[in-house]
Order: sequence, then structure tokens, then C-alpha cells
Amino acid sequence: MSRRTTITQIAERLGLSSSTISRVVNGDKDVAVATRSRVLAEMALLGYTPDPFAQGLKTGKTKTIQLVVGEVDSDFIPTIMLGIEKEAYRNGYRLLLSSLDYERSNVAKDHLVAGVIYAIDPVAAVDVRTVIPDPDTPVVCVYGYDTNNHYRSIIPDDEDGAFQATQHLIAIGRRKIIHIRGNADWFATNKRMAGYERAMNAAGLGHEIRVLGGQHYVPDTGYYAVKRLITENIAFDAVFAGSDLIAVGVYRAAQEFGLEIPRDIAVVGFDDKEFTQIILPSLATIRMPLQEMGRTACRTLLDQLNEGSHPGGQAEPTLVRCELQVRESAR
Amino acid sequence: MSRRTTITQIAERLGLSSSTISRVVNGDKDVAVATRSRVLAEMALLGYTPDPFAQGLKTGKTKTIQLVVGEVDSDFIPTIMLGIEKEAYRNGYRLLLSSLDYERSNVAKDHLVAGVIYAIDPVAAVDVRTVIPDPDTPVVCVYGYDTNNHYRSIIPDDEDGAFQATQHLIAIGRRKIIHIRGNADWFATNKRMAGYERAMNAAGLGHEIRVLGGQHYVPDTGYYAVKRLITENIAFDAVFAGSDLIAVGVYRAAQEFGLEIPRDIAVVGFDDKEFTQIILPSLATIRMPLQEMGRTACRTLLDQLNEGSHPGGQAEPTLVRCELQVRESAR
DNA sequence: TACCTTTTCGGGCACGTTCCCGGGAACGTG
DNA sequence: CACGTTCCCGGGAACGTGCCCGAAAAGGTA
Repeated sequence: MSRRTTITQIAERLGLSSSTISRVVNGDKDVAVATRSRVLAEMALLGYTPDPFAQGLKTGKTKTIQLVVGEVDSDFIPTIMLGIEKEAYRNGYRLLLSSLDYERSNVAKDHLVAGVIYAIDPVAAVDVRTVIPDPDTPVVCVYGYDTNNHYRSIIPDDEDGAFQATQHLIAIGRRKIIHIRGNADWFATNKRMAGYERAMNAAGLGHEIRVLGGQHYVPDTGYYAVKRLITENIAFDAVFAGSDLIAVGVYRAAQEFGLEIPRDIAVVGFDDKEFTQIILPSLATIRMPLQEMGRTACRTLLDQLNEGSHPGGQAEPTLVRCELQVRESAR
Repeated sequence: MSRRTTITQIAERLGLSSSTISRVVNGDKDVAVATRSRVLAEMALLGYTPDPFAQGLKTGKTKTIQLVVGEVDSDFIPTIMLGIEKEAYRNGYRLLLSSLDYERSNVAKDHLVAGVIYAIDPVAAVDVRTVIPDPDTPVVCVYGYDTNNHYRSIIPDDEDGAFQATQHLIAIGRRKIIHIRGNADWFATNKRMAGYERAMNAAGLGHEIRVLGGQHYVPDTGYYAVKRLITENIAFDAVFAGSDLIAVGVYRAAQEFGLEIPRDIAVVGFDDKEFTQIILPSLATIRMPLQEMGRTACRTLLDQLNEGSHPGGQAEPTLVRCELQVRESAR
């Protein structure tokens, strides 16, 4: 139960005043180099670290950033969290974890935080302002985004990812490329479709553009889309699926109707879930740089904290580049 | 920049002293029912919440529990975290997140916490005491466990899970059941093998016990085990795999050698990963109650905090029951 | 030397809360 | 009525830190 060493202990051990110690802690320059090094040595000796409670109480500031997640076991959130965490601790910030439900019920509202990072599933892209306690604490959204563009957001470049996927299918010689999309009320769905169309047009395949699906991001969406293509006797040699789960539906339909992947149809998914390397043939897909997204989100927040400038106004979301993972299904 | 409402504001608005307000906040009984309700009403009106910094500074206690995870994007940790979080916030505790690396480098060490929960991958089952800052802060381990049994740990009942898996295979009429295990330097590997053997013996199939594998928990381990069985011409009609990944290897070998699942061989895995419902046929497996494990871990810690009693001495790990998920591969 | 500027440091109050202590009112009980 | 006991409540000091303000020391210039 040994009490922690305080600023005053160091002060009297060195015959100085607590103000002086405080100054070297905060890096003030109003202190002689000689005394500064003496203090630093004593601090290192006693293993002094400033009491965050006293600091927070006095300054009204804190080195804690609040991390609000939708569902912590949502697919990608954990990896994003890892990126955030590394960057935060590297800069001496602590991470307070809370999920959206509890944030809504104001349980965590009482704790003073320097800033907030929302790592929410984009499907639930809420108007963040309604759930922010203090209207002028800096906020950064990652993965999901603020629908009002009122806060900075870091989101994957879905459009470019889809472009890469389609371009790759073209590069391996496919021409009749189908896109099976997910539900349209999620903004990324349209982005991905746009990337698909841009790649097709760029290759002079505008007349081959064909989009199916539009239901939820589940295997069935892929399954029934392919089934419809076959029963309606529409020729195709590749599928760019809106997600890995949709691609799984394509696999099932292909197996049922005797189509071989990738010989008869090449498939590219989106998300790079774990099972893409488990299933046979392994699924080519678009990987989102989740950890890096978390890092830049935290970086962005820290910059806002240091500058003290809340960007405000309209801020376009920052897009981070996705990367194609070439695997057996599209080779 | 509106400052938060303080205890003194409420005091002077009501013509009381700050001590009285503090008493009702802390639920002290030395206050008249009339004044108590007056204060409570005023608190609700102004939306008062006690400043955790002032509280922490004064009492030396805090309602923050530190959550140390190995790798936050490790397979099961996120779901465990969810359980912990729900229980913590339900009891008014905040969650401070840190990963083992940063904990080791003492970055989070400066922040006073009420207790620590280690949610680490059991493979890395470290001697927890070496990384605990204050020797008498309560600690609970979940999923992994303290090898010295010095702290309470909540771990899945691997032995019983394996028993259930094997028993099920027996129940659907299989007799020549193979167990393919993972690497033996992980304690759960032996537990699962023990469960398998117990079920076999209980059914009078002791003479059919046959264990293969022993390498890492990857598909190849399952694949080569099955391959060996076939090349050595050993008959078998079911496999209890040490993990879902090993089971995937079994699938691959089965496909290669023309064995149909579950007709020729039934398969049960362990872990209940997402892909078990994606692959065909869907994989029967043992599910660990991750969220509940998190909840009980947090519950256990809170109990220690309330009682003030550090159990100390030898404390056997608390086992939580796993549950068989019957799916196509073993029906 | 006298005077002004710069550097360096200490005194002391405040942040919001808890907690000990003590005082007065109310309530019995003899 | 006197007394002790219980019940309520206020005063005030502390927790560890930051910061304003002023004072002393040091340095510079005429």
C-alpha cells in the first residue's frame, strides 16, 4: 500500500519548491538547466509519474481518449482498435472503452475526456452529434462516418477497392463481369458499384455492365443472383461480389450448377475475412487496412488536440487505400 | 465550455453544506429523508455527476478497471471484452484498455485502477505477477490463466467440451473415432484429449482410442493426420478435431481422397469460429461461452473489490461450460 | 555605482471531493 | 427537569497538481 511519490516529496528532498518541480514536469523553460537535470534525476530515481487525478482535477484536461464502439465483437472493430491503441499509448494517452449502448445511456458521460473516437459499424452511421456529451470536444469517426460531415472521418476507399477488384478480373482476361451488390441503404454499396462501373468503362466494357443483388450482405444474396443468371441463361465469366459473404453464396450456386471456380467463373470478394483463406478455392478479395485506419484516426484526433483547432465546417472524409489480395478464385 | 455542476453549487442553491450533498451522493444514512429527496431532485435537475478526478484524488480509489489484452484482435478476446464491458458499466465502472505490450512497458502503470482483468490468449499464459504494478490490486484472469493459481481465473471447460463432442459422435452411431490434437505445450490440448478418452471409455470404446496430430492448431495438422490414416489403411468413421482449423484440414483431406462428410466420416471441431457456418458442410463444433466468461470474470473482480478480500492462496480456476453446436458435419 | 531587464524560483490559492469532528436539535428515559 | 442518546448537518482540512504573482538573483548598460 505504498503511496506513490508526489511532487512535494521530490521538492523537499532537493530543497526546492513544488512549483519548480511542476515546471520541469510540464517542460516550462523558466528553470535553470542545472536544477532541471537534478530534478529529472530525482524523478527517475523515485520513479515519479504525475497523478492523473490531480492533473485532471486542476487543469480540467486529461490524457484520456474515449473509444466508442458499436459492438466490440463486430467484425473489423477489434483490429481498428489495435491501431488506435498503439498510437494512443505511444503518445501517452489512455484509452477509455465504451460501447455505443452505454454511451447512449450516459453512463460514461461523467468522465472527462480529451477527445472521442467513434469506431462504429457504418451501417449504423448515426448523427454523431446527438450522442456527444460536450459539443466542443474533438471527435473523429473511423470506419463509419458522420453523415453531416461535421467531424473528420477515416473510411476505406470503397470506390477504389472495387475498381481494383474489377480491374484485376479484366486483367486476367474476363470480360462478362457481374457485380452482385449488397443493400443500397448503406453508402459503401454505391461506392463499390461506382468503382466497378468505372473500371468497366475504362476498359471499354461499358456494355457488359450488369449489377444484381441489392439485398443484405449475406450468402443468399450471392446465391440467388447467380441462380437467376443461370436460369435466365445469361453468360458470365466473373463475379465481383460486394462482400466476402456474398461471394460465399456465389460459391454455393457454382457448386450446385457445376461451375468450377475459377475456370468457369472467377470471383473476387470484399472485406478479407478470415474464412477467405479457409474455403476452397481461396477467395480473392479486397483488404481494408484496418490497423492503419485506426492509427490515422487516432493521429488525426491528437493533431486536433494539439492544435486546439476544431476543424468544424465541412470536412471531407479521409479515404484510406484498400488492397487487392490475389488468391485462387481469381487467378 | 460550460463547466460541470459541482457539489457546492447544489449546496448553495439549496442552502445546505457541501458535506450533506456528499453524503447523499455516497448513500450515507446520516441525512433526513426530506433533505435527501430535495438534493436528489436538484441533482437530477442539473444533471450532476461526481467528478471522478476529484473523487480519485481524495479517496485514492477509482471506479476504473484495467483491461489488459494480449492482442486485441485475437480471435476470441473481443467477445470476451464485450461481456466484461457490459458487467463493468452496469456497476458504474469504467474500462481502461491496454494491451500487454504497453502494459509491460509501464505506460499505463501511472493510472490508478481498482483492479485488473487479464484477457490473454492462453498460449501466452504468463506469470501474471511479474507484470502487475501494485502487488495487492485484485487481479482476475479470463480465458488464459495464472500458471501459479495465485489469482482467480475463468477458463472454458475444455475437458467437458471434448467429452460432449465425443459423446455426440458416439450417439450418432460412430465407433471408430479419431482425435486429432494440437500442440501439447498448450494446457488445453491435454484437457481436450482427456475428455475424448473419458467419453470413449465411458462408452466401452477404450480399445478404439486413437490420437493423432500434436502439431500446431492449423489445417495442415488435420490434413496430414487424415492422410496418414488413409495411406496406412486404418479404418475410421469420425474425427474429433482439436480445433476448427484442424477440422478444416480434415475437410481438405476428405475431399482429396473422396470421402464424404458426414456420410463416410463425421467431424466435430472446437471453437465455433465464424467460418464453421460458412463452409460446406457446416461444421459441428464446441462453442465457448465467451461473453459469459467475460461477465463472470468482471463479476468475480467486483466481488473481490467489494469484499476487500483478496482470496490469495491457491484458487482453482473457475470452469465455464462449453456447448455443442450440432451441424451438418455430424448429424 | 546606479538602474533596468532577464532569469529563476517560492508562496499560496484553487480545482471538487471526502471525511473527521463537533455542535445543536430532537427524542426518549429516569 | 436533567440527562444521555440518536439524528442531522456544517466547518474545515486535506488529496496532488497548476498557475498566477511577486521577489530575489543574475546579468547588462550607461
